Amino acid sequence: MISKKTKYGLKALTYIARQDDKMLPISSIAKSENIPHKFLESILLVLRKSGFLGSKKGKGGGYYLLKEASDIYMVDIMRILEGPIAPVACVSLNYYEKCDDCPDESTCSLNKLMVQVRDANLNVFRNTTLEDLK
Amino acid sequence: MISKKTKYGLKALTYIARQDDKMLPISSIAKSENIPHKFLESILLVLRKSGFLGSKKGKGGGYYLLKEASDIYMVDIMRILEGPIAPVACVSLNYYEKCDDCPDESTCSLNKLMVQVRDANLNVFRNTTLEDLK
DNA sequence: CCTTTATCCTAGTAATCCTATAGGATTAAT
DNA sequence: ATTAATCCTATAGGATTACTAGGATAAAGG
Repeated sequence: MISKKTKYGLKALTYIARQDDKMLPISSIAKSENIPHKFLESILLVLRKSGFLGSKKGKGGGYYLLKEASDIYMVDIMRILEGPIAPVACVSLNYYEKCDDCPDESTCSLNKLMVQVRDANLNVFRNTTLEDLK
Repeated sequence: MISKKTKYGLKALTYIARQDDKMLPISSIAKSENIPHKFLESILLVLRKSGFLGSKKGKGGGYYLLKEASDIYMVDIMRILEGPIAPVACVSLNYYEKCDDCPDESTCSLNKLMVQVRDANLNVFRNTTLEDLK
């Protein structure tokens, strides 16, 4: 199950993508998408710092997409908002970590299944862009 | 990412499936798979109550599979140990819940993607049995 | 210049979930 | 009896999640 942070982030990005190139303040996104204002603020901050959004301060300011929606891949958004795509860290491509209970990955009974799950999810997220959510 | 409970549960089931029809006490599973004894105990209790395992008390007792490994599907185990397969409750087949922020599922921008993710995972879990992990 | 309307940023907090353990009751074999 | 198991409820403590507070900073417009 994904976190609300991820869900809100995706909804916000989609909302921004739908209003073509208009600058959108947090308040209007929050209102339209039923997201708590301050929580959304913290999420958009993350998305800006990771290069998905640009922003402008002050009156008339807000957030906007830095790239075409069709160039923004779900896999990249998910990794920023949710973290690893993989179901266990020991098969993660971007967030690899060794299991402390498992002496040998190559003989681990779960390894193959976990890789399959990872790849099934990767397949979806790599083949979907923000454009597809519009 | 799956919980340790799920991971330990899967490892334990696989371990049990590998020793053909022998009765296995918690202690030997815990030792072989590096799982904390008491934690494993609580997990096996769940797996017994949900019909995957049988048990026998007292000296010489332990746990054993109630069905052939090839008749135990990942999808069923995952639902018991981890909960919903779906990434959001509003597209869950077995744990459905309405989103409080979303006024209408049929027009929700995330719905299609979430269904795709759910189905990708279901596809893996429905086509894998405990036998495949042996 | 001042007011208004924004984002920026660091902290902090309350609630929930996860991981794991305690400890006694029950059951069965020897 | 003794020993070795599961059974079962409760709960501690830590991590994570879902927010919120509050002020700093910036820009537009009268």
